Amino acid sequence: MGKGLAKSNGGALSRSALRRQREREERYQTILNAAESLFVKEGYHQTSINKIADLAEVSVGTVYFYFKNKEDLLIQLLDGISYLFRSRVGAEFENADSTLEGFMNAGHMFFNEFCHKYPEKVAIMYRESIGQSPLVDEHRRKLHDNFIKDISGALRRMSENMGFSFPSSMSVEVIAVSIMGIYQSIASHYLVSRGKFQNLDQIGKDAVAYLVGGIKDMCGI
Amino acid sequence: MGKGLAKSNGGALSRSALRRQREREERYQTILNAAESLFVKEGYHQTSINKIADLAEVSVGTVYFYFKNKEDLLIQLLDGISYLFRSRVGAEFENADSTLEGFMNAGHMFFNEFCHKYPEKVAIMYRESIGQSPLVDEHRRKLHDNFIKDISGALRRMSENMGFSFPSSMSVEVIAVSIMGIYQSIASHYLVSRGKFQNLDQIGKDAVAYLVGGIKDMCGI
Amino acid sequence: MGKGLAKSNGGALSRSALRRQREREERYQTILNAAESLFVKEGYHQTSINKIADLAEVSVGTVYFYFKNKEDLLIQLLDGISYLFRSRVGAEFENADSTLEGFMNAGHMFFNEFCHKYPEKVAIMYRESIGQSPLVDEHRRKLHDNFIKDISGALRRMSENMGFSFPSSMSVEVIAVSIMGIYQSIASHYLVSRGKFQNLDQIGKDAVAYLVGGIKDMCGI
Amino acid sequence: MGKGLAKSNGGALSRSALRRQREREERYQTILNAAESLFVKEGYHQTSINKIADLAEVSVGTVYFYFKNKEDLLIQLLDGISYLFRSRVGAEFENADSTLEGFMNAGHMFFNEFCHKYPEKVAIMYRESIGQSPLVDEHRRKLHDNFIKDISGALRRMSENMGFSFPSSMSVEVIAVSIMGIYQSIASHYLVSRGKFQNLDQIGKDAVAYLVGGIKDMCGI
DNA sequence: TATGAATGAGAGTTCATTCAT
DNA sequence: CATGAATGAACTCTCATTCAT
Repeated sequence: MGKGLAKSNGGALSRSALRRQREREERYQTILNAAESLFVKEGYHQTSINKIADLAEVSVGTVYFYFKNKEDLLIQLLDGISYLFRSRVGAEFENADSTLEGFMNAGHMFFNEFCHKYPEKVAIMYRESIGQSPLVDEHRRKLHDNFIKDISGALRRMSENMGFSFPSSMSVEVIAVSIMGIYQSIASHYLVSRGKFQNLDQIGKDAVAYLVGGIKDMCGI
Repeated sequence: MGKGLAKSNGGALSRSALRRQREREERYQTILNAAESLFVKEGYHQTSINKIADLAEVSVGTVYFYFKNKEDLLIQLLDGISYLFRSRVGAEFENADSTLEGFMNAGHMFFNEFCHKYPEKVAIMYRESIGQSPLVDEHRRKLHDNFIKDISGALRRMSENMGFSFPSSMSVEVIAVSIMGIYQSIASHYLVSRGKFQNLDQIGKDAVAYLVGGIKDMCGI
Repeated sequence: MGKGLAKSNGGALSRSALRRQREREERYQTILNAAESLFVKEGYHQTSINKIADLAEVSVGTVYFYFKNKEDLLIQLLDGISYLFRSRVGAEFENADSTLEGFMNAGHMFFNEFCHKYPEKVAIMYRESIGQSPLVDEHRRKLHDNFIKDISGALRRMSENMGFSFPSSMSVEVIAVSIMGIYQSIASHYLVSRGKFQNLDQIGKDAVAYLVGGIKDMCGI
Repeated sequence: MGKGLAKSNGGALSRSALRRQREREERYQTILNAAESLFVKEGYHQTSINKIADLAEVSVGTVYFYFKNKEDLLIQLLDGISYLFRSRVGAEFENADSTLEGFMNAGHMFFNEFCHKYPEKVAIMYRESIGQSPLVDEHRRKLHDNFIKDISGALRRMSENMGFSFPSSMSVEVIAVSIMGIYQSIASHYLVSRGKFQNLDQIGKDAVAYLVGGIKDMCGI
């Protein structure tokens, strides 16, 4: 997205200006990628700006040209992940309306696609971005809350269409938070801290079965 | 516990020796308590040994007499929490054998007792101890794995006594990990990052209903 | 003045060349003005070239095209102020020859005109240019020394015309330095550090009365 | 004074505790002296904490153990100078009451004693502490204002005892500010920027004659 | 045992300056 | 001429850890 470099660009750009802009966005991504892999490999606090600059093959000053500070690096990373996560996983809840299928598709999407494709982003989401600073917390919470809204929406639509109601006014949110917790716990337990990729398909299936089971039981299907 | 100061103490102790030992253990706890509240309030990395010493009203040197280093403080804290958590919450799974009641009691114990009584320990468990260092991770995993064993045991005993079997060989563990995730997510969402104590009872009830529902559905009750 | 861009320009210039030269001088002044206001508002060291370029709406490179370096900006500023100060205030000593009137006119000129019109230049002269670098010091000294010569000249002419002599060979210079000090102290105290414009007229009058009084007493008028 | 290290010390101290305290105060002074001479020789901004630590033969950390930050170093210096200046020079105004003698003694004290003995402190007062930061400015202003009060007091007492009044309500303060300016200008011109010690006695005499002359003229003596 | 002054490596960050386009 | 991305040295400041007393 190149958030930090957004330039209102109403008119056309010359060829060289276009090239420079493309290079700028590449640099931005290169640095962000370097930060991502180092944060995951060594931990946020153990990663110095110097190391990031080295890996990205730029100078320290260049890192600070593209990012406000170290915290900003983590936040941009998190925001990018947030966008990706919701457009891949969260979107599944909307596609398959008013049935349990959405929950199964989303789970499949997360465990069998997202975790395989972006294990580092999962690690950022569920480990490196926790408890680092108030501002990071805020952005993390935003990601969290949005995803919870995705799930809650699906649950509400289901209950309306299928004509059943949840035990308490908070049930919907609580279930959504619980499902998010299942995602996190499974991913952290098997992927992040053990790097166990092999059975993730079966594990994902079991987890989805369990989390869907809870819904089924609650709505009396 | 005075773990770090374990002294083989076969014989009897004189009165003054007893007093000194008592004082040592008090000091140990005072320091640990200071560390706990600062870690929670300011974050592990933002808390310096000097601040801990100040709050505990001892010198920096004294902190290093009782604890190997800063990491050790977090580990001792985590181990203490681990012990407390398992003897309060994990134990519930064993008390009410072979029925779903254990899961409900444990949930109640966690949300309505533990979270209320030890919100700081919950914050250490679910926020401050994440992604700080390999050694801390190891101890955290131990706590995690033990609790998962507690849940898994209960699940297995249930399946044996009630004569049903889980879909896959991993199901039991996956469900256990999922339940742990629900605990963490609910506690983090409502308690740690929002400090919302008021509805925690209802929230806990809903969460337990959901997690138990998943089990019921799976074993066909 | 375009000092830094002095071009031997014996012949006539084409119309477009004239326009370009005019634009160059405008740019030069725009940058200098931006530097002046930022130096005064934020302090010399706290002002970066980037900020100056931003305010002047040019690029960093352009600043370096017109000025050798950051120090040069301050020096050009100081030299401009020096010229202005001497042609407005210093000149008054020459206009009203051989009487005390020159001292009064000059004081009036400084406190009631110069300080009101150019408070930022006063701040540069009496605050920002102090103790920044040897080269800046040198230019500052030049301004100082020239103004002292203006005053000394007036004093000497007075003593000759009115037939009295000063106690010691250094008296003239000492008085000149003292008068300069009075200007600086009054301007700094009321204008630079307090922004008190309101009573500056009365204050100026009192200050002039005092500094003229000293001369009167010394030459026995 | 050891301001930064003030410890309430009601009871008696053991011999070793006394020695440690003495050592602490010595260290504090050593660092402050190193800072003073470097600030004067190289300028505040050109002096790095590393250089100060080197000259004081301590580590960087030790500098930060005794002083909050670099700014604090300058402020402590300034406050010490303030105390010294007022107790040596400012006090003279009180000793010789209600005559012009106080002004002469104070001038003599400043030019012939203070400047000779503490040329570095003069440089800090009149050069290095100008325009460095709002906080430093504030402390500088305090020194300034207090000294102006010393002079104003003497002027007021004189006018009361000798039965004359000043032209305007601001005259007293304006004269005081002017005298401060004469001190500063003379000291800066001859001492700080030229290091000219030789004729300082005569220069001081002339300056005092001039500043006293202004008072005499104003009060009609 | 307890103290707290001392250490110094290492962190994040800034910014004057350059130079290819 | 103008641009602005890139540089990297240098800076201030922190803090876990040690050790003489």
